Amino acid sequence: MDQLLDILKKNQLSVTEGRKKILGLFLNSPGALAHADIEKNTDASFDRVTVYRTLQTFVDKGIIHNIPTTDNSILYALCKDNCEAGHHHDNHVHFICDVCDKTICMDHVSVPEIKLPKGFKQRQADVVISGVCSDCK
Amino acid sequence: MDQLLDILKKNQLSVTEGRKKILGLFLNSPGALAHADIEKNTDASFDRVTVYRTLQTFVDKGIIHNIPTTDNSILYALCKDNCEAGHHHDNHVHFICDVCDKTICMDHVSVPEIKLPKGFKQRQADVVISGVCSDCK
DNA sequence: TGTTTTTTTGCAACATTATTGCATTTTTCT
DNA sequence: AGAAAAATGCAATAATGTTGCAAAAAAACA
Repeated sequence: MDQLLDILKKNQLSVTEGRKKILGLFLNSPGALAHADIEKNTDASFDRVTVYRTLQTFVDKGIIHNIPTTDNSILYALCKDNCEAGHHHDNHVHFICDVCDKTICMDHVSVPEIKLPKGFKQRQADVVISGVCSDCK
Repeated sequence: MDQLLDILKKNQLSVTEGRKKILGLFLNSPGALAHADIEKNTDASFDRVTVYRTLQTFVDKGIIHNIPTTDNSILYALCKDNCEAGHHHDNHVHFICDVCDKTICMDHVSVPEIKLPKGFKQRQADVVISGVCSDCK
C-alpha cells in the first residue's frame, strides 16, 4: 500500500494520481509492460503524453528499466536491484513466449559470464530468450 | 561479387536493383544496420516502402535477422549460420557501444548455456551487451 | 490553513515511423 | 519476344513519439 508512496518519495517525485497508478501496475505485474499495456490498463484516464513522460521519469530515476526487444516495441520492467538515478545495473534475463507473447522477467536466473574480445568493456548485459513459457507448453 | 546473386538465388528471390543494393550493404558492413542507415546509404534511390518490404523479405527468408535493442529502433544483421526460411537459429551476442553507439555482431563469442526454470523451453537466445567498444576505449 | 512557488498534466500541433491497396514497372519463365 | 509472376512506387492511412504552452495539481512555506 505505502510501498507506492515509499518508492516515489525515495526518488523525490511528486505523488500524483498518474504516477501512483502506473507504478501500481508495475508492482502488480509479473512481467514487463509495454506502453500500450499501460494505456490499456489505465482506462485512458491519462493522456498519452503523461504516460510517456511518467515512464521516462521512472527510467531516469532508476525505478524501471527498458528491455531489449526484437520488434520495435519498448518494454519496461521494475528494477529489482538497487539501481540509482541514471545508472542502471541489473543484468537481466528476459523470456518472451512465442505463443502467448508475454515477456517475463526472470529474476532468479543469473546472467552467465561472457568473455568478450580484447578491448571491449562490459557495462550491462541483457539476455533475451524466446521460446515457450511454462503456461503455454 | 556473385555472392550477392548466390544468396538471392539460393533463396528463390528475384534479382532486383533494390535487393542487390541492400544486401550489398549488409555484406560490406561489419555491424548491424538500422532502417535509417539503409535509406541513408542508398541515396534515396528506393522508396521507403521498398526498403521495408525488402528487409521483411530478407528476414522471412532467413538472410538477415533483427537484433533486440532497448530503444525503439530495429537493427538488422546478416545471419551467419544456416538459417532457414522462417526459422532463425542463431544465438547471437551483440555489443552496443555507449560511446559511438555502434552495434557490433560478435560472431566469435558464443552464448553460454542458460538454465531456465522448469517448463520453459528455449528456442533462441539473444545477448545484448552494452559498454565501451575496442575503438572507443 | 491559506498563499506562493514549483511541478505535473492535458491539449494541440507536429514529427517520425510503419503499413496497405492498387496501378505500373520489372523480372522471370517458356 | 511474349505471357505470367513478382516487385516497385505512389498515395493514403495508421501508429507511435515529441514539443510548447496554458491550466491544474502538488509541494513548500509562512
